[in-house]
Amino acid sequence: MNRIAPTALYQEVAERLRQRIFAHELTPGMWIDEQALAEHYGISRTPLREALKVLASEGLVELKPRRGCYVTEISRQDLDDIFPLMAMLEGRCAFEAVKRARAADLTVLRGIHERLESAARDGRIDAFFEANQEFHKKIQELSGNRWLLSVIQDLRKVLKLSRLHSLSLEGRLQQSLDEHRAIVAAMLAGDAVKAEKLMHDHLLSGREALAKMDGQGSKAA
Amino acid sequence: MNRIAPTALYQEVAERLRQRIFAHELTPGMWIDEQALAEHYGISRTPLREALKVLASEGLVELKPRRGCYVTEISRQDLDDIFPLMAMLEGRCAFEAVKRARAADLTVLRGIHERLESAARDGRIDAFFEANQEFHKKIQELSGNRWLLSVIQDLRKVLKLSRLHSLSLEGRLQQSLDEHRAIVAAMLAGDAVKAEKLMHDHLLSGREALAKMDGQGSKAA
DNA sequence: CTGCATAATACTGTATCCATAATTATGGAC
DNA sequence: GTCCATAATTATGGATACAGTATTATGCAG
Repeated sequence: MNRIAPTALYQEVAERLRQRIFAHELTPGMWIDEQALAEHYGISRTPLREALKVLASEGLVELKPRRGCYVTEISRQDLDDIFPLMAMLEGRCAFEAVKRARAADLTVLRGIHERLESAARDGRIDAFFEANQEFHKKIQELSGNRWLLSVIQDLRKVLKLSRLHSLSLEGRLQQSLDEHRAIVAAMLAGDAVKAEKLMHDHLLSGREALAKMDGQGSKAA
Repeated sequence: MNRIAPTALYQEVAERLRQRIFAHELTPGMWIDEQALAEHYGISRTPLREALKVLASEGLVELKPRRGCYVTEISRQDLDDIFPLMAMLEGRCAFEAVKRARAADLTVLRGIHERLESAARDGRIDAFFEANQEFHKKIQELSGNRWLLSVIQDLRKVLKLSRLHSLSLEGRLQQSLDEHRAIVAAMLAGDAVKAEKLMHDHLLSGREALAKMDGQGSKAA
């Protein structure tokens, strides 16, 4: 385990657990066996427990006193609450991004969008996913508001708890692409208000797609 | 130390540290001496360290690997970033609150506002502070969006790091009261859009008062 | 056979201990 | 007298040990 960065062990563990939670390897509601995990990673329970405290703060797990740690279950109500919130926040990002973006920034953004286009053309889902993430992230960064970014990313982590969330994009790849095109166009045109609204609706559109899948989905989450 | 709730030690410690940070007993930039604190509370370093992990996730302290724990310093830029964000979020709360509030809710809200009025009349700053907090909290709860509430409260914790923040209200007690009156009026009238805007501006107004004080303030925070 | 009481087990929460890295103190050279 | 190198000290990060509480298992009564 070659340590490049002097990052603490509990942080590495937290990151690994996050990935396992996002990958639904640790499913919502599942109990987390501290000593089994510690043994598995070859570490003691101390840094593992510290990592769990962090994940609990992020809302990914729930710590029940004297009862252990459980992966958070997210309800349909939670999704209904979070998506409009995200729509508002990411909309604001788009608005601010337009206001602050310089030519070079827009070029970079267009480049990311191009990768999205090509991934869609070739039907490369994974690449599409990644470019999509990067696109949104870039706009958040362009907003220049560190706290806005932080809030959004915290909420996104919670959304990732939902299995449906990751599946929803597949079903509406083309629609998502169209929406992205419109957003890019508005941003290039320097129309902040329009970019905000388009981004806002883009998020809500994702929420709707998810609601449709919910019919045949197993549970609320 | 009579334990009513079966809350873990690290949580109690975290709460105590929070209060000490908000009271500026632990000032921004200050190094936190783990073993001195542990000794002071009569506990071991283990739960204390877990508490610090939680506070770090909340942004109240910064954990520098191998260098210890420091109380977060908040910059003027941070305030500039957070206030508009809070304005947007609390504005949305007010909007949703109007949409969802029932008669009984509005009565409670009016009761809280009355306490604000009387506290202002008698010049009881502390009571004013408390009623003010409660007023905002109540509206957030009325929004019915658990995540919106959570995000706002997280950000408010960070704002509390700033000494100016708590002082700013004193200087504009009357103005703040007027703004509250207008908000209550809009809510009672069922005008969600107006309530949203008034709440939004109320927050920004707080930010401006703070900016004015910044001139004679010691540092950015 | 079912339901409850009690005992055994297992896990959480806290304390203690140790290793390693960072900081400070000390001494020598220029 | 100042600056750098090295040693001593101190603090952090992690592992291990222990106490107390839930949970499960077992046995007995009905």
